Amino acid sequence: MKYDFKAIEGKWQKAWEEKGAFHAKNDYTLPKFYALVEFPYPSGQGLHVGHPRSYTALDVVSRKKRMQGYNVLYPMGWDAFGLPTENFAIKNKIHPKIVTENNVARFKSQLMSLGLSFDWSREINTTDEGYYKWTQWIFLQLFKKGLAYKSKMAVNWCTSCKCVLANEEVVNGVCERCGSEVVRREKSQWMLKITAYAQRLIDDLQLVDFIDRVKVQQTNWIGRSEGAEVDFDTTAGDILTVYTTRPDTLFGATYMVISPEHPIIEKWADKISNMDEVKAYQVEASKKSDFERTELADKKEKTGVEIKGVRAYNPVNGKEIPIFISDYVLITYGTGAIMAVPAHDTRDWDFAKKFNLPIIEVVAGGNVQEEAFTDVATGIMVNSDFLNGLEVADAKVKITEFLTENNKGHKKVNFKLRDWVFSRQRYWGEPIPLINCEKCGWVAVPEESLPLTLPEVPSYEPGADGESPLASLDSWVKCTCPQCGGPAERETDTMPQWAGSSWYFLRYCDANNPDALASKEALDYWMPVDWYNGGMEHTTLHLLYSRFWSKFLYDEGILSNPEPYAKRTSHGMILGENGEKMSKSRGNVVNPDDIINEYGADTMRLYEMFIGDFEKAAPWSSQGIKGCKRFLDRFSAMCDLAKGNGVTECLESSFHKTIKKVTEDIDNLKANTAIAAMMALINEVYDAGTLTMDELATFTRLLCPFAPHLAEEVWSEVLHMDGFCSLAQWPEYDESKTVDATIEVAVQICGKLKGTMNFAADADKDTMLAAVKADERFAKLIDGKTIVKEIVVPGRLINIVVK
RNA sequence: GCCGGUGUGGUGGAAUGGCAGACGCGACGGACUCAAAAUCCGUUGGUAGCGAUACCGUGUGGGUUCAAGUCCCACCACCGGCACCA
Repeated sequence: MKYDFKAIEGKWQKAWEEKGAFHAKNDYTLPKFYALVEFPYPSGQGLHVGHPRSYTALDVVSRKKRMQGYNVLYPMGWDAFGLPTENFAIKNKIHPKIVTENNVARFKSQLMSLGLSFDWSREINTTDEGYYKWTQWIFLQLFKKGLAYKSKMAVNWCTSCKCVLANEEVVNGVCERCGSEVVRREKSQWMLKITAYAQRLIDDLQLVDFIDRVKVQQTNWIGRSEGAEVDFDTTAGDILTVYTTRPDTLFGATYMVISPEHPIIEKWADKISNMDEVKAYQVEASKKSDFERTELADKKEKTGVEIKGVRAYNPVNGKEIPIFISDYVLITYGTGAIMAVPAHDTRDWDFAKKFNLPIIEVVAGGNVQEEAFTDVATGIMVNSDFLNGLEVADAKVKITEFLTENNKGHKKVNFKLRDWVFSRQRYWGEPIPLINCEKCGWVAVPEESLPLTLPEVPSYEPGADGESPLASLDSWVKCTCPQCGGPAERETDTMPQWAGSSWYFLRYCDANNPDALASKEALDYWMPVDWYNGGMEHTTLHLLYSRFWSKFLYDEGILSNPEPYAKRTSHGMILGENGEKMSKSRGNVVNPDDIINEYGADTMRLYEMFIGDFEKAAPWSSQGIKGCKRFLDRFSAMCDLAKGNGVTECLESSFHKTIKKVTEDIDNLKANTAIAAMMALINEVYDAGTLTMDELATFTRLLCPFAPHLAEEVWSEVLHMDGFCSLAQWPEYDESKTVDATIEVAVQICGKLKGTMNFAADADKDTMLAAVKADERFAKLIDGKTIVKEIVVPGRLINIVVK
């Protein structure tokens, strides 16, 4: 058969679409399989060759599952709110909606041309009113449960763009867009209380099959630590509470440090004798950019000012100790105050050296005048009164009991995870559906009036003071309070891009439902997602946010499972031909359209699956792809060899082995070795010079998930089968026929390979050993020596150890 | 600094503790061709040898084992994440 991929691919893509071949069925009695890939942000650049790696991998899995009889949901959509679209709109004076429509159209036609088996009847777009209605609805449920709150907090402020930046928009302390300095600025922001779910987000990782590095990264990001809060009395009369993971070292606390932003400073203002100095330090700290702070941290150069006029008492021995302010203590973690134990903490040690503060050893084992001794595993307590002689772990327990009994502290768990800053002063996002009333405070927009649609504005640019473009629109801002009917003002901020993607996998279950985010039946049937593949870059943001929202919806009774994804895998990047990351500036970008045009979608798919270990980065090779094209050429040429029915004797076992290998490898995300097995099989067929139509039909079905267009063409035109190959039954193998009748066994003498011998598969140990000893190649190596040990590994090797 | 990961021919990469280098690319030789491309057949880890064969070989150094790319210990290099989180 001639392989005219251009004719074939268009033909079958059209046929699949017309027949709705890949639409998931709404029959909830069937066994289901929900495969999910991260929906793309439809950028102006079009599809990158990296996108199809993930999409094809789960397309292969989905196609195989479909052939195995599962009701498969493999959906696609558009995560279309976001900055680049808005920036393009500002620059070119086009409505972001139009920009989005154009980009989506381009992306969709590119995805279509890859022959991916998406269910396009469930296509979603986060910028559709019918979609973001439910994004807003979920936000309102969070608000009603007290999980959304407005708070003044320090944000990233770009001095040039005059606007607030998200953390991910700050790269190395400068603005990602313009490269200008970013400073901290207090601003009132909507926050989501993800910290309320911190413990469950860690614990429930046990329930899911995520690759290890994802679990580890999430756990580290959430950053649980166990310790104690300790109350220090002060000469000012107030109690100063600290958090520490090392309560055992309390006797070594020789001073305290509080963050420059700590509110108690204001309270003590009239008692502090060097208030000018303290104030000056506070101002300086607030001016420091992230970049400067990190740089100083690297050099471990500590700064600070002693608070004169107020001192603290160590609760275990009543000793009076000084209090400092320093920016190495963060207001956002713990209590914003620490007890400093220079002998056993490197940061405190650096600070103590610089300010000449006493260093008292309380855990033996190091030389604390030379460096901090931080090893908790081996130390024994000293200079610690009733803790002396205890091991660190025991001392922790004992001191915590002591503090609790004496009402001076208690056990405490802390997390590094912060609440989620949820507002953006931007146009192209979901409006936050809240109204501020002087009398009633923040009031939710009534649910029945959702979606709260984005209004038309004269300009998409943020205001001079970093206000959302919506703030300049009086008709938007001025409204009436839904509660009391009095005059009120609308929230003008919009949601971050992460909002729409935090629940999109739920919408696919019932994508066109106007009455709910999805019906309960659909959610109960399809959820959780059986297999979710995506990038490592989303581990601590999207993946964590969407787990949080799912847990909330579970608590609300909307979902029946606390975890949204049963399994999570991650793909490696496709690099440029030179081994570097693909980018315009490096000039190493490969355009998928060009590849499809030159080699066809099937070759493109096959190559992306064959390129290497799926989880690792791999460089593109314009030579390598030719090998995959050659394989498909050889496959279509092989069709001409097929005649008759039944089984070709010399190929039978190879076919069974290949079916087994391909079936197992697809489930284990090892498409590369599955393809290698098929290449090996085709080589064998060519050696044999013949195969039957039945065997060709088997091979065609094996190839179908990888190169579906060619498989359909052979199925229909060579094999004359009815229906789609893509929906045909997946081939099965007979385990007994995957075993060869005779097996080549390695023969070692003293662990060194000396040759091989063939044996019947069921040959017993003694027969094999006798045969080896009778073979003159090995006999001469054994003769005259004592046999120490004989090892026989059935089907693999024989090792005779002699002396 | 802390937490992960990776390291195998010229190259992308295979290898439940059991014949290292499957499969592909490239290279070399041959067939076909007026010629080239394409295709087909063969060879291809290194060193020595005409050869059978021998020795060496999975980042480095040790160890466990009849047997180590794989397990253990120490180190080196690179990649990713976090980073003054008390």
